[in-house]
Amino acid sequence: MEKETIVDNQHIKNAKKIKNMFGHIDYRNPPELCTIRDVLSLSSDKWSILIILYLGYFPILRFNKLKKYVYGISNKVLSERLKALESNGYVHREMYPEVPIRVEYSLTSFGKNYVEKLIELTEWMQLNNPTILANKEKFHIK
Amino acid sequence: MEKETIVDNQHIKNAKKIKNMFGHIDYRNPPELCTIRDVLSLSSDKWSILIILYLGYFPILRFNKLKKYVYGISNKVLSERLKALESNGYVHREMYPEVPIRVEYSLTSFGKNYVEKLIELTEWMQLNNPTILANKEKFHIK
DNA sequence: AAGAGTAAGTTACTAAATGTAACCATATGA
DNA sequence: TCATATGGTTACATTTAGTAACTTACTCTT
Repeated sequence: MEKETIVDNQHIKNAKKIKNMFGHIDYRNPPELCTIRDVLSLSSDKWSILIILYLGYFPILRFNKLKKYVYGISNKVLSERLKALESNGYVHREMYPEVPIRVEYSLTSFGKNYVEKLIELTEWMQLNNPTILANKEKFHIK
Repeated sequence: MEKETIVDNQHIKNAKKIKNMFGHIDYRNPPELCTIRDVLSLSSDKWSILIILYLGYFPILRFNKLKKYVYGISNKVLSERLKALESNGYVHREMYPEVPIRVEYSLTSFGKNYVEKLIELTEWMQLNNPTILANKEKFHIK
């Protein structure tokens, strides 16, 4: 039964962390008090994480080049996402009033910090991609 | 200049990891080849991560109880998200044909594995929440 | 036996997010 | 004069997500 004890201990440790993150595990409390929901909302769109990762790779990118890398995004949405990322402190926007105008986007130190964490998560995803694909197969064939 | 070298080295390390994740940093290649986009699509919605975290806290939850914890989600969306999470191998669904029917949701071992990584990221978010809030303030006041 | 309750969803409808494509200012080079 | 370039914006169409009422199949109460 040693193994189960280890598994249980792991779960208890995780549960503690999760509880701490939510502030409470109690659905009678209002979710406005839950910071995690607020923070997660940044990454809960189709493009923001891709933008941050590309800026993590290229320290400075201009609008149109970023658009090419984040393949498939439209001007409108890229513009919106960059504004949101800027106003949340992940991205820095530097404008040079040349002709044609030049605008450079880069990560703030906070954004770089975030990239570190993001890389850990996405590396795990990549490592487990075969498992994920296998899981999908199972369900589509059955 | 020692510090800058350290920063540079850090960036080179990260850039290497990001390149590896994308498979390539080249916008002329089709994004279908990019596994990260595919995998990210799971977490790029408003609810999936919350569902996984609550299942990380409570090892087994039934539909309506999960709905109460993931405060604000509708039946339809919870149902959809659970199907998606199940078909991607994160969540296990066990149905007991009693009356009324009982359905229990829990994380698979793969899902538990994912929770570990998720906790690291969300802990970082919580730790940095003051910074995030300060960033937002700056922009809304200016 | 009629009516209320229960769990786990569906369904039809509405609202919000996203995508498309044309447009703008300002200037340069052919 | 016309095409090109940058960094967007705007009006409109489409897709995705959210809401609230409904369903099934059975039990328990009156």
